[in-house]
Amino acid sequence: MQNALTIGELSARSGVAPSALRYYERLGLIWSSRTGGNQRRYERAMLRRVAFIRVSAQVGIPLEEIRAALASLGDGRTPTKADWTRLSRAWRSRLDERIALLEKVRDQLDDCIGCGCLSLKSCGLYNRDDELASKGPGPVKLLRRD
Amino acid sequence: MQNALTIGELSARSGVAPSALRYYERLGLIWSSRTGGNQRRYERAMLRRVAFIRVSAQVGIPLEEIRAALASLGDGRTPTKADWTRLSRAWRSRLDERIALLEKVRDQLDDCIGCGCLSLKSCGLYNRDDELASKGPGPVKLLRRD
DNA sequence: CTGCAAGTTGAAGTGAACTTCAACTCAAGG
DNA sequence: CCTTGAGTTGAAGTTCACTTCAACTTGCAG
Repeated sequence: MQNALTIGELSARSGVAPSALRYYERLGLIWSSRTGGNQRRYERAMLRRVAFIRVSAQVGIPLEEIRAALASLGDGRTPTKADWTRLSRAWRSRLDERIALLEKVRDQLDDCIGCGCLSLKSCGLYNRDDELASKGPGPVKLLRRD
Repeated sequence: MQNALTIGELSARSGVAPSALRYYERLGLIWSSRTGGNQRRYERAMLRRVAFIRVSAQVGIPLEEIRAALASLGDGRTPTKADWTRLSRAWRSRLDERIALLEKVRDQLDDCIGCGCLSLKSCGLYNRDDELASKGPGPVKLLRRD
């Protein structure tokens, strides 16, 4: 068991395509050292970092924001436990928000099932529109953080 | 209070840009009748449909899938209460899955905060990779339905 | 009737997140 | 050594979900 992973190994273990890993590297989300023959070698810790990136991206956070968050962990070095804890907590509140949003949508949908949604005023999903309209133009802001 | 909305009115009340509404119409997600002068007029019921589309899209469901789901509601006509109930239930389980996923990620992140995540074996987020790797190659499947 | 905001079209542009391609070079087993 | 699968690059292509543009036409308030 060595501790340097090739891009293929990192890809296999993270489930992220090699092309995507190179892309992440170009964007500065991950990094590698190089062999004499110019091939990438990743520290095993990069696996954790890639997992974090994927999970965050799937939650809808843009790569640039993820990059910024990770960059706040001391530049280039493997994060310390304290760094990781801090970042995890921040991300957790992000997840909590997202979960709360989905639960709200779900509950509104439940109301809709009840009300039939064709008649009316009392439907949350229906009335939500006017609420949103009153908050100004542009795409619906459900996902936005200010 | 008439019951036909111009594209501008539908836009204002749904919070979706007119260009996006035309785009949805091209994709067959919504439809309109036309005035003598070829301007779109939307039934008020379209407001509910647009709300449904937006909420679904924000939950990460691609427009084409939303279109397909809506198409299952009897073609072109305003859905009956039964149609709507059926669709809502299906969508609800979709939301439930998504919520469950996020909760799982959150809990794993909590474990990570605890374990420091640098030491290793015991971290859910970390070990998840190998789990994924064992399920074959390709991008992480967290969001996929088979 | 006129003025002008609001609407129309098809085509092209945008940005995010990747993937694909061509044309190589590297590394490791037999 | 040699073959072959894995890796390298920059540039271009792809998909999704829209937006922008240019060149018009409509509809309604005054």
